[in-house]
Amino acid sequence: MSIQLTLPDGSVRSYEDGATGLDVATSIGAGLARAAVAVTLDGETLDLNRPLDHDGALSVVTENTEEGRFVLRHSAAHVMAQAVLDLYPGATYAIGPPITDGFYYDFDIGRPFTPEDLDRIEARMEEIIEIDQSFVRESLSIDDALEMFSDHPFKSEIIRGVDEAEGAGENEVSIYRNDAFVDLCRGPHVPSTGRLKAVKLMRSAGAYWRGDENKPQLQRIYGTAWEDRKALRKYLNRLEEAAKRDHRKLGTKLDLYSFPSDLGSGLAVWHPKGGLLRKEIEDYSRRTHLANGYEYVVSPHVAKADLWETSGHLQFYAEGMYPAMELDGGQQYYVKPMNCPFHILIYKSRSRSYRELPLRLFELGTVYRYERSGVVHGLLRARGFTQDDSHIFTTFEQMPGELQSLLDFVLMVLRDFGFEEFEADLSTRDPEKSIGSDELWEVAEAALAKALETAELPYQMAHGEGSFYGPKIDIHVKDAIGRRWQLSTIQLDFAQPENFKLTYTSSENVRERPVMIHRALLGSVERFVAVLVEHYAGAFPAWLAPVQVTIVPVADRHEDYAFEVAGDLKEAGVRVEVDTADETVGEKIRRAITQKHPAILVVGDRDVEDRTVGLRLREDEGEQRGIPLGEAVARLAERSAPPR
RNA sequence: GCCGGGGUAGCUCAGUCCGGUAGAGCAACGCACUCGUAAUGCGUAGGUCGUGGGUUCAAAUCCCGUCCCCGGCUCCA
Repeated sequence: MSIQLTLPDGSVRSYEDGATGLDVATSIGAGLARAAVAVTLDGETLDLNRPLDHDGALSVVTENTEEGRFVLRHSAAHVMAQAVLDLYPGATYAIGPPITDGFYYDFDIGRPFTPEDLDRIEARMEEIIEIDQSFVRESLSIDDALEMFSDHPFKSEIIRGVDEAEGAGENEVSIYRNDAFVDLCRGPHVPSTGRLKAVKLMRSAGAYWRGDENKPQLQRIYGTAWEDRKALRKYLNRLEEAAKRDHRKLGTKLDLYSFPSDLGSGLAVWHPKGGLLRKEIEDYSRRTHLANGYEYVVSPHVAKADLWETSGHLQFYAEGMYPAMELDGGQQYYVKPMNCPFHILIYKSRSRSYRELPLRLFELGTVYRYERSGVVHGLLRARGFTQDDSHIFTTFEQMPGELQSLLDFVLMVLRDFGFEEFEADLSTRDPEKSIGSDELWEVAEAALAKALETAELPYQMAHGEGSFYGPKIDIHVKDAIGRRWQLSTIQLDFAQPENFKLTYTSSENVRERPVMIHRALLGSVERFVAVLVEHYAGAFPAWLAPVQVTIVPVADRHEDYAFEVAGDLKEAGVRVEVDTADETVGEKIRRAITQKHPAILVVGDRDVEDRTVGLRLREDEGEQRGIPLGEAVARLAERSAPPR
């Protein structure tokens, strides 16, 4: 008997029935066999030593692919659990999956792990890897499995819950054994522990069993595993690079903003340079909205409880709101967590005609949300923030076209700020936490999907992640080092027009209900600044840089000319600083570079005499001398102008 | 909110375990130097050790409360 395997290049090879993935890899090449960690047969991933028992499409999974690293990391998680159970008798273990960039395993040892524990565990793991134990797969009946894991309540729960991702099926479960250690697992694994060449434990943290805060809290250890030491080092460097870009650190270093503890958690103050950056972004936002058919409105920060009652926020969003203020003999007021009810009131301020629609009301609206104390994170997750918020009121018929042009607008804006890659999530109804009929939700979800497909924006479904009033699209950007950030959001809403009984008069002189679209393009100005800081590592494009040009006079006697140059630049609309500190030229250059200023002008004797400047641009290595003043001003003004 | 780790000068950090009235570098300020592309030299000043309470002859250090930050969980623009 033989089996026919189709390889990725289309060739068909014949093998003995029962040949393993390793046999196949070896027959193709020794190098491939060394790099192989698993195979996929008709899409199912299998261990290398698993006998192949049917014809199909086979590909070899190598350790330097994401899929291969998942196998390495899964095996590393087993070795970690093995080490923990060796070192801490009585420990029980829960689940330990591979994740992006690493793996974790959750344990209960009755106390938290200390850094010293992690060192010991890592050392023990090295020993297990050193002796190169084989991973052996077995199948067990449910009863045998329950017997085997009788001391491990979390494992028993997985088996009873038929959690297939963890290897528990309805009739049998699969386990992996290396030496005396056994874990419930679907696999696949590397053939033996010696294949783990670059493993490192990162940190420990508390984590709830099954991610449910009402369930016991376990101790999670995060680790990472790579195909070789070099890949591991590269990953650690990437983490270091990300830490250097941290917007909280750079915010201090570049003097943009701070989070005084006297203010309270999640609240920032903007220093002059950060204020300027913000203003540039806000000005851009207002300009482009006005140029794209939006109307600029303003609303207050607090409103009576009635308004939030009508909008449904008090019913569905109360835990995210600051508590009520009571005044005027019992009247309750709430600080706004969202801008929509205000824009609705503007809509309702008079009767509306179909001729006015779509009506696009835009506001840079500052909202306050009570975020749980453990979740605030710099500007990325604050308790007060300003949304570039708009509510579009359209007829049902206009909605698809409006969504389409809206997506184009979003992408234009994000590209203007230097983002190139986008992905979207389409979030659908959570039946537990939502209002409106099934039919409306279905129509709304379909309209959003259609818009995404037409715009050719890749998207994923996020089932049950919609807002309480409608489904939504969230748009993520990729930054300069490959991280994904959520910025824009587009939310459809059939519920609020109903709640507030919004109408317009149709061409047939009939009262119709409009559809509402909530949308924010930058998301919030705060979050957007944070993402920009991390994307550019503080070196903003010239149009956003708080200081666009630094002028360095070589000696005191050049200061008059330096200020004259600065005057010309200011007149041309350039933000400029003259560094008159009593320091050497080298030191002033260093300061300007450390502060990420996009351009430096140096002026000395020859420049004063010839009316020229020395120019050094951030993106260039050396400097250019003797550039005529007029030419330099024109060039710098052009570089410093916003995209539109 | 939960688990763990923290809060010492404007910034980055040492000192805390084993209580005995605070220390460095950078920044700031002063003086000298007047300099052509990533740190000139010397000097000066700066801290109720997050905050409130307790223990003690004595608290940055030990105990309790509280605020704030960090890493996760959960959640989210």
